[in-house]
Amino acid sequence: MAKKSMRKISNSTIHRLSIYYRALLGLEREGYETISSKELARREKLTPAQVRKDLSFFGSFGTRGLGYPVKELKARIGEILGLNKLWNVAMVGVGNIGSALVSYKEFAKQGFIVKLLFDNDQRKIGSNHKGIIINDIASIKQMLQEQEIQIVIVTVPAAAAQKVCDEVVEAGVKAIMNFAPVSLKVPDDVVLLNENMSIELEHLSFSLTNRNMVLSD
Amino acid sequence: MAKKSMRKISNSTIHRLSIYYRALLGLEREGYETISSKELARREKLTPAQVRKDLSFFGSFGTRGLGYPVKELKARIGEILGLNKLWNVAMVGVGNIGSALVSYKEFAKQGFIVKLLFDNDQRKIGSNHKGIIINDIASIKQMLQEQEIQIVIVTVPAAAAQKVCDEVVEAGVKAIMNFAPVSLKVPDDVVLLNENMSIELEHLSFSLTNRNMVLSD
DNA sequence: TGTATTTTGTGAATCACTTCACAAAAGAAT
DNA sequence: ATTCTTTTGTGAAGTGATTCACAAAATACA
Repeated sequence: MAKKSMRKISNSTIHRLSIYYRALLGLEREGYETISSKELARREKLTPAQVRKDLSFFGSFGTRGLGYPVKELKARIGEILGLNKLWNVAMVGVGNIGSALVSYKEFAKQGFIVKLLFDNDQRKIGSNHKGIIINDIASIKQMLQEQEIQIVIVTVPAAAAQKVCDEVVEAGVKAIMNFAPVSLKVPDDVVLLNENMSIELEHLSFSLTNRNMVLSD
Repeated sequence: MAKKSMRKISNSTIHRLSIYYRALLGLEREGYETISSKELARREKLTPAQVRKDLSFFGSFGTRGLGYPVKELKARIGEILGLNKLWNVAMVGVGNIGSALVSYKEFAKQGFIVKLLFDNDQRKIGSNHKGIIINDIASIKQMLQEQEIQIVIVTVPAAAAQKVCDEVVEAGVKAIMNFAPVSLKVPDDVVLLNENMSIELEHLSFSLTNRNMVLSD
């Protein structure tokens, strides 16, 4: 799978690949056969050079004078992002957010299949939530392994998050998405992604509070 | 409010301010009076130099040889982030995610008050959702203005998002948090924050798919 | 009081990311 | 066929963010 000389790919580039992927889905629907870096950049408010640099990391699929073939490019980016695979996902904590994510249609569309739910609330355990039984968190390690879960989404309260995280890591899971507002410690070989909505809102709050400053020197 | 020579503050710095703020809340609870950049960095997996650089943008509140006073620093960062104010928030789209966010306790704690809900589903309009009446999206412009809403959270389907966004902008709102998986166009003076969970999950998917490559040259 | 230790605050150096700019390749037009 | 136009792919330049490294300031302790 390795490509050419292989420099480090930045997180921003990976993030933009997802953006390109979505744009290409739209372009395909609109009937485009090819798309230039210029037009793709315009639509996503980026620069053409950046689009080309990003794509060039993974080889050269463009045609000079014409642009990129929409279908092929979409397929290739999907492959790079691992969207051609199915991923087994478990969710720990079936509260407001966890519950909402279970029914989030976009996830299933991209190949993220929620296979297991866990909670520690005796009233929830055993009950059926949108077709999935809620399991006792006590059995998490065994079940994650049995069902070959690759990604775990943590939506438990902050105080419980590190303990859950440790158990998940112990079960051998290598990718965790954390919604708890606390910074978790994981070994180097585990990918941890923090999704903290308060932090994002605080960014808005900062921007509104400091609309004047922000620049100059 | 302007501070000293005032260089540009990067988004990463603002993001880390939120992280420091949370860490300081914890430190205060644990009874710390002061904290060094070294220890703060260790806890949040950053470097001491970065902590000091970030904080130095806003003045110097540390004491050499001792560190930063926890209480004061927390208060100061809160002020910088605008957390001492209350923000009026409206939410458009009361589906799975919108509904979950309404009851997300963290928001209220940080001073984000959900004042209005909107939807276009006749079955939902007029009903009471967790103590808040759901309004017809048709009346959005007027109501946003009447209630002096400063922040709008958009959780409608992708296809409807740009239209909603335009109306919100027209109502004079300057901060939008978008959960729809589509890139919205807003004027320069409006802060737009995209919170796209599929993109985040795709990042995990990428990492799992490409654990080997990632570096060297 | 003096010396050793800690830790800040910050220019300078380094590293990372983005944009520029242009040769090369392909298509379109005449 | 030849010329003109478009657009890629990519080194080089430029910009921005992080880390280094050290003087200065404060404490701790003898």
